[in-house]
Amino acid sequence: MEIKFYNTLTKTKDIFEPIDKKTVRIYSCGPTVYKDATIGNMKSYIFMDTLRRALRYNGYELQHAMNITDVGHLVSDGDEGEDKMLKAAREEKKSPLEIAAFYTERFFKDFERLNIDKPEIICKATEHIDDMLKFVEKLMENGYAYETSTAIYFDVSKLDAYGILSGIDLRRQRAGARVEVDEEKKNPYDFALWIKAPENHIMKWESPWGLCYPGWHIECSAMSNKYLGEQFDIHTGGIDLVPTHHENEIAQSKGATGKIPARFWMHCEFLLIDGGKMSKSLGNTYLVQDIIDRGYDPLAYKMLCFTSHYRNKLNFTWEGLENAQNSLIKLKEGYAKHNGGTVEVSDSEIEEYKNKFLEAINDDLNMPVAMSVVWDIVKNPNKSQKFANLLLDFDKVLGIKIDEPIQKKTEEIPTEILELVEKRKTAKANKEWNLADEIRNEIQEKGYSVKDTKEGTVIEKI
RNA sequence: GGCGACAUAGCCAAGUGGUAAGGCACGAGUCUGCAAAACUCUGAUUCCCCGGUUCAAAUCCGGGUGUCGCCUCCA
Repeated sequence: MEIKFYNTLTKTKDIFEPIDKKTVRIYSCGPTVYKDATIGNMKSYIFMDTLRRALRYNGYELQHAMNITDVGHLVSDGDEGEDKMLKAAREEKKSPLEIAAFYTERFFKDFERLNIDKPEIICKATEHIDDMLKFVEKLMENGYAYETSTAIYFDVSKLDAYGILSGIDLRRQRAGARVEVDEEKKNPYDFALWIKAPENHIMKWESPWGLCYPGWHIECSAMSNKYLGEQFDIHTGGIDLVPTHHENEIAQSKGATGKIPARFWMHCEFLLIDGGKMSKSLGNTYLVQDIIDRGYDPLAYKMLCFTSHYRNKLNFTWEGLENAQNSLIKLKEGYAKHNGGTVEVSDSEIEEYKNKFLEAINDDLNMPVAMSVVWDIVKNPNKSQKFANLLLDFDKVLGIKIDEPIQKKTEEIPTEILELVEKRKTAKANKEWNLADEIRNEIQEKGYSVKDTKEGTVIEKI
């Protein structure tokens, strides 16, 4: 079936076909590992994961690289300011490598909790310094770079079209409106490829221009080129990367190879919190851990993401997460009801559902529509093993562990409570309803809910 | 100052010219000693406002209003 993805480069939904018929080559901009990733960051990786899964569901193999930025990403604007890694290292009194290792591990732990598949290739910037240096030298040779007293800069005026992705027009931008003008730069939009390290800089490497460290953008160009070739299929990232980072990546690759590195550029929109930006000052930079601490399954967050399209902003509220968690529980219960079902369902009906689902995901990953197909099956009154199998098949794309119970924080029920439950059970058996209700109230006052289900009494912490 | 996105029921939201998907919550009923659970049913004559184009607009155009974002580190 035809696959269509929205391409930031063309601003339209284009038919997707990989360069290599069998394998899709993808590059994703990964994290700068100087602090914990937020649920906002994770929205973008959930999108990346869904993209991977959808392509595999369509029968493609993947060659997917994601970088770990552990050097070169500066705190401040305009190629100045401190390296984020160094700042964090100083603040936490650790070495940059320790910081990187610590936050990288935590980053991938969140991947596990959200059931996000790791890309095949994980590449760290610090382990590819040579590749970056070669890339810079190549740009120098090709005449796209020049040296100043502080750095090697990319000369954007050498390109015929800088700003192709974000649609900015350099002539209409006011230089120095925000960033102080560096008198040595030839053009305001020139950006640093390779930065001369100050005396006391910790991370620096030998090069023809002395001890230096790489600029932020060069790592992605060098590593994608190394692992995926001069041109690959899809480049992904957050929407914020469009105007600078990805624009500069394109510039670098065009300068080095003459090609735009990826044919498709796919960007995930931001997550809003209560209708506004996630920011430290508002205290709403939530982590996956915060979701867990409030008693939710991380996969409920994934469900929440599936209610909207990846190219639209999603408004996160705790009420919304509560809703998503409820729907996740119902979805899993719905699967369980089909599992072991004996009603005969025709193969054509299964085929029809599958086609609808495939149509949705192949239409630029339209998960809200895909989910409506899932619900249609879940709510089908004919309980059939075939439906259960189909849902499990869809879960290859969803990755919500539809066949497993939700991951709630399980806590030991205190013996005091268990004794009360037993007492209530006896009272019920003797039809002493008032006593039974009193005991239930007592249990609830102590913070536990009592539910009599078909399978017996269920006690949960409220 | 420049650029852009969005505005659909209580909440999360699909839908880009053909007469409002889906989920959650709420409400009603069945069931149960009661409650919960489960099952069933139910919700926008209408898509921020005002004009326009059209046989037909939530969808296109113009003008408002509002919210958010980017241009500076950000996924």
